[in-house]
Amino acid sequence: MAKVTIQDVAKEAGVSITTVSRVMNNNYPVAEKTRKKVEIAIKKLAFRPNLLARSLIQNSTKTIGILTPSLENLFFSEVIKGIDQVTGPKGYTTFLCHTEGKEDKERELIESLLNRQVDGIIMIDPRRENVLSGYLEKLAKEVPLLLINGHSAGIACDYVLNAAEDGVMEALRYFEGEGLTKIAFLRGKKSYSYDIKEEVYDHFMKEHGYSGQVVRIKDGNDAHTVEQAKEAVMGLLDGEDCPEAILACNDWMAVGALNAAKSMGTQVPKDLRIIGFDNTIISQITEPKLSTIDQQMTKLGGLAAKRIYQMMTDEDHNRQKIYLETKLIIRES
Amino acid sequence: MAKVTIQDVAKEAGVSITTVSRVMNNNYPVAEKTRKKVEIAIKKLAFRPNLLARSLIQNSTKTIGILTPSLENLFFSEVIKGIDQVTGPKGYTTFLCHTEGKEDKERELIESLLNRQVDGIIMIDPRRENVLSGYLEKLAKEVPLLLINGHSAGIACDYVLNAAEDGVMEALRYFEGEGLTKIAFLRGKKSYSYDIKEEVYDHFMKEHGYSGQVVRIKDGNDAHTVEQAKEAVMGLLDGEDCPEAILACNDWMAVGALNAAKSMGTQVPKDLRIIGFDNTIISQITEPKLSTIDQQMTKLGGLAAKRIYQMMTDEDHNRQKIYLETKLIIRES
DNA sequence: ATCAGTTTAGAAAACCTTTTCTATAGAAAG
DNA sequence: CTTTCTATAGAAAAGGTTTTCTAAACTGAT
Repeated sequence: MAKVTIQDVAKEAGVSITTVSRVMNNNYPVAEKTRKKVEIAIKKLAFRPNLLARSLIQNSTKTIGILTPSLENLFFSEVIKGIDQVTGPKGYTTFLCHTEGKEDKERELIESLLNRQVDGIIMIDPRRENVLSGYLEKLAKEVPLLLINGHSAGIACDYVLNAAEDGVMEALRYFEGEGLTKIAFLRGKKSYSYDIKEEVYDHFMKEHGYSGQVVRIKDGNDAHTVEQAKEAVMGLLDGEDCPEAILACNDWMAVGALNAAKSMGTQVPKDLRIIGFDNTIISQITEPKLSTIDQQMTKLGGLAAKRIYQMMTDEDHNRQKIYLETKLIIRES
Repeated sequence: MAKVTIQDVAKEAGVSITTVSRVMNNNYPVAEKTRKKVEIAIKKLAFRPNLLARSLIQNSTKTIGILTPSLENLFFSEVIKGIDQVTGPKGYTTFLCHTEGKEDKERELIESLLNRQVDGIIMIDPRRENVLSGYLEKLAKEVPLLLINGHSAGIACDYVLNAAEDGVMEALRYFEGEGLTKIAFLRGKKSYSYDIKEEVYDHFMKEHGYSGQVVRIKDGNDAHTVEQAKEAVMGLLDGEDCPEAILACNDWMAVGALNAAKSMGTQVPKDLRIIGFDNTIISQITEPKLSTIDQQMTKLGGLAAKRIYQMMTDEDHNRQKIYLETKLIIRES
């Protein structure tokens, strides 16, 4: 049962392949009678146009490559959903690739996507090494490239990013307003956005003369992360410099802190306040419910998709950096 | 800066495109001297072979389409990761599509994937309507099609599935062994696997003469699901037929049950036992940690990938149905 | 020096479309 | 009854590869 091609349809309908193509794409006048014949033939043979051939000639595949470090964090799922909601209706299909946060894998996947002639590439949290080495900057000249949360003022490229800095500031000011100044910062090891957040935190604490402490948790799969965060925070709560408040770089870590407090009998929010980051579903199902900083991830993905669509369809484009506001959500922690 | 093609490389190296192709694919003897020339030209021009053209002629795109209802449930992320770990090294790239659990969207996406000439399609939790209507059965004749957890003894097709039935049995027997017979079953509305699980539950309860009750939660995004499960379970705990144990169809629902117990002051596990399903990360970070039924999701994905690879590469194949064991994990609930 | 056999290279067809350019038929206008 | 225009249809080129088939050049044996 060989595949049915436009040839077969043409023969069946007794017309040329040109005419069949025109009926399908509706981009050239075709007599009503002819059109009917062709449509009947298409239906009869269940013809399915080969998009490869079309892409080859039109020099556009209507595909977008998405690179994400992982799928485990719901942050990424939300972003991807946001992208999809915009690109799907426009007829784009997406290649989703996980880099596992590895520099070489990231490059390898990008090369593969280029060979596949994607019309654009969206990267979520790109690896620092590939940014610094100039690899991405060169890439941006070859193909529409959009970085989501690629916090790197340096390179010429398009961005959509959370104003995570503002989010951190808002959280810290909130704590301050509540009279809390012994604030610890809980972060993962390797990530641009964590670096940025820490910088802002440091700056704020120094400026106000508060003594802070930064705890670094080794990145891993999320259950481990939570476990480690819990242990680290238990250490903190047990120590002499016991903080009154904790700002975590994501919701998983915040859950770890929450669990630590429970284990130690520390009351949240009475004796310890906790604010997470991302407003993932997780933060809505803990008891007490986690306060967190909403990053509007779905919207972020949507913005990214709209921007890359512009880049793929408009000829000239100036580089843009689009910031999305964060929002402090105070729940019960 | 037009794209560099095999033509350009051939000219640069002073050979024919045939020779360039042979050097790239290493599938025909080429004199060492010639090879060097070509390799230098390739590097100099940064030639990137157009996979569309290759796919067109070889009638294989080395792509796989994955359909999933959503990304929100970590169950799906894990499965996808499992698939990826197997297909990636074999040179396959995946189109990931979310159906949002909608019948028509599912069909639409499948058509699009077929137009894109995917070599195979993996569906996670396919829509019941598309199974019943015979759509999928017809599809399976056109393209290698593998269903993950498409519990539908009926249609001729390849499957990889959790022996969810056994999981339910194991959990129920466990409860029974603990002397608990007032067991409620907490489930979402629309899903094959939930149906299967409920059937097994019903059968068990009837057979032993225990009085059970099934609670149906409207499927939604997961935070809502948790909230609704919580409310439903609060109603249950408050009622006269208050259960001693709850089996939930997934971990989210189990969290809802856990939260309900906390709200009502019911002690877990002392006064109420809860077992979830899936062993997602969620179940490892609650307090108390959730007992659950592990479905080995990553492994499931890996099995699926291996099987579809067979289907895509071997000529003849008999339909297979591969079951993967579940495992009851007793933690603290 | 001739012949057969072995390496190596290239020309051209093929894959399935879209698109440009040309051609035909019929209608309208003179 | 020509001529011009319009509406419609088809032939052929193009897109970038792979692959088959043919050809050339060299090797070694007679």
